[in-house]
Amino acid sequence: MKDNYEKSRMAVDAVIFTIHEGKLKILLHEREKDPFKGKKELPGGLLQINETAEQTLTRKIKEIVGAQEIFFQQFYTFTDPKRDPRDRTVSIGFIALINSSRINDLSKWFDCNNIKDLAFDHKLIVDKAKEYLKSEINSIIVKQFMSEQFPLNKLQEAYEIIENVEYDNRNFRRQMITSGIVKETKKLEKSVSHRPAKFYKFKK
Amino acid sequence: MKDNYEKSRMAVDAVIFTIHEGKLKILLHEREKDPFKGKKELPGGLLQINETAEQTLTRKIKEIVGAQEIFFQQFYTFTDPKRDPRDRTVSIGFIALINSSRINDLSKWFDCNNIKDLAFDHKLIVDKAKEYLKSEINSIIVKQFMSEQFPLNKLQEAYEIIENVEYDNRNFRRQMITSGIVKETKKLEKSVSHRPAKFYKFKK
DNA sequence: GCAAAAGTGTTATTGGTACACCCATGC
DNA sequence: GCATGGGTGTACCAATAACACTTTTGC
Repeated sequence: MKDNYEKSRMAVDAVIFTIHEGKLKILLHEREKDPFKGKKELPGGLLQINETAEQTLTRKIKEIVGAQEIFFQQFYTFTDPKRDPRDRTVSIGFIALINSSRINDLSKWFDCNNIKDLAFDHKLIVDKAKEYLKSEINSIIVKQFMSEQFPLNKLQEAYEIIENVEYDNRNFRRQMITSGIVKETKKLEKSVSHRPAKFYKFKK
Repeated sequence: MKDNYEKSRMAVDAVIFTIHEGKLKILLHEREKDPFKGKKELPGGLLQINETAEQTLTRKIKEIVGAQEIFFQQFYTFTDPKRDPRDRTVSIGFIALINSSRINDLSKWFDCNNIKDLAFDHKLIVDKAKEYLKSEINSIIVKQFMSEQFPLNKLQEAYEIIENVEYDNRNFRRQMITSGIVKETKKLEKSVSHRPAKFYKFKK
């Protein structure tokens, strides 16, 4: 019996997270063509000949945020045959993480807890990505959102935003320091109208 | 500029684990055709028209182990354009878990720590699957390898085999019971030439 | 001196780890 | 009675959780 299969277009879709203004935000573009013209969609694109999914994503990220290296990771592959109304397209979902200071135009970044009405199945992809990010959180992930040096309270804020919980400030600081994730530097915050924070950095 | 993409064949490959004779084993088939004729390979197959990857895998598992429902989960999608020498084939890697009592012929199941020289990139897929299984271990996963009712020492053995560690028997038992994962039954092992074990089962 | 955010210690509880012997059964 | 694997308790240490006030700065 002959297999009844067809070839498929292969795409990557990236849920690119950043932390800005106390919110976890993601990059969305507005579609200029049908289907779903005018609706927002995730950045992504088709795999070219001789590219792995990771290479496609690296190429796309260069187009979007410049030649910077950014952290990314597969989290799920979406295979519903009807997910693209034009032609069957399998999409490999990635999360990517970027520090907001490396973003020029923040106007296309949206609070990921207030997303609706996206093109294709992109709302589903965003929901799975949020869930994945939260479940996988660790210091390597949070590090992507932090500057080289940062006050401990900013680090706490990052954890709280991603996990949507609140931590006790004293316990949080003690844990970060005694577990050896961070170490303090000699630098202090400047020109703030309150007690200046000490800067910390991640240990290697 | 026109995109330089091509469509791709889409496949699933399943690393189906079971525990048997104190070892974590996986199912491998011998290839009857080139490429890689005579080498062992993972069970899997191409996505048919109108099938999701999960539906393809459900269909394949029926062919392999009968009409039983078994637990499975995506863990990584392999996109190297050269991974199949015939034609580009993207493969969605799944782990699947089955109790060895549901397997008729155990002769095609091999110790997953003693695997070499598989077809395609299947060794890589197996290695990633093992790593994933170990990192994701929890009671739902271990449950798939256990009978409805089981002695606690068998449960401990399952954890030890998957994680490749040893646990203290007293601490392990206390933890399983006090954390509410299992509850004891009234049943005892029969016809063993040592003290009979009490059977436990998973709480819901 | 007031507003704003940074920074700091102690206590109680919980969870984890280490450790060695007796028990029930079949033969 | 011996071989086999099943089953049990305690003490210590580490990690976590709860909790409120003082410090430093700019204006």
